[in-house]
Amino acid sequence: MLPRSFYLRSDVIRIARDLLGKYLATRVDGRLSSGMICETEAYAGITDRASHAFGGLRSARTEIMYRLGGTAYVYLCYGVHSLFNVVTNLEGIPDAILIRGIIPAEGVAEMCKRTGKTTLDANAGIGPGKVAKLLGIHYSLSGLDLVDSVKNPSQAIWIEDRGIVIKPSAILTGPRVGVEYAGPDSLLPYRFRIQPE
DNA sequence: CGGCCGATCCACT
DNA sequence: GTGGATCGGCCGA
Repeated sequence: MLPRSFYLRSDVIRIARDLLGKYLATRVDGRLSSGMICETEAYAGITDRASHAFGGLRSARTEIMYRLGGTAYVYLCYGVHSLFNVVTNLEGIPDAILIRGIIPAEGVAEMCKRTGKTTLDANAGIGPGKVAKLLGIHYSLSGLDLVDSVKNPSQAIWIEDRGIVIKPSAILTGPRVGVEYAGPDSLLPYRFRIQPE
């Protein structure tokens, strides 16, 4: 399991790149499922117009973003999709990373059940709404701690390092998706993904 | 308290 | 390529 120190670092861009190749895992309803993270987006605290915490906004929802690095921030998008984010940096600094894509690993049968499909195609885990759907992550899980099981009953969500190293040359970088409203910040190269084969 | 809209996905054409 | 689903968060009155 990734240690607290991984998440407490101050460079959210660096952490977003480092998360590529790590394994996001859940145990929901007693069922283990996991996938290798292949796409992420960084959201840089109160100065990033694309961030929910832009301008230092605090609300019942965004309060989670101000917690200690290693906290799960999950919110509802378009009234339909739960999107899973990892909070990073020190307590009080609302940096976060959206997990946009996984390659399914363990629990494929369970993932099929959750999505109502018989098989998973190559794009089954690409898209942030699909990540949460496959892994059984619901926005009610927002605030769980990815490191300290005392704050994460039955350790429902965590991230593992299985020793996979992604070469920098295999990482594609570009602007974030769906943040046109963020003006100049919509152009920031804060999206990272492993080059597909 | 009302209204607008979003870090999306899928079915359908 | 397009539009509908679907609802909580946030803002302005």
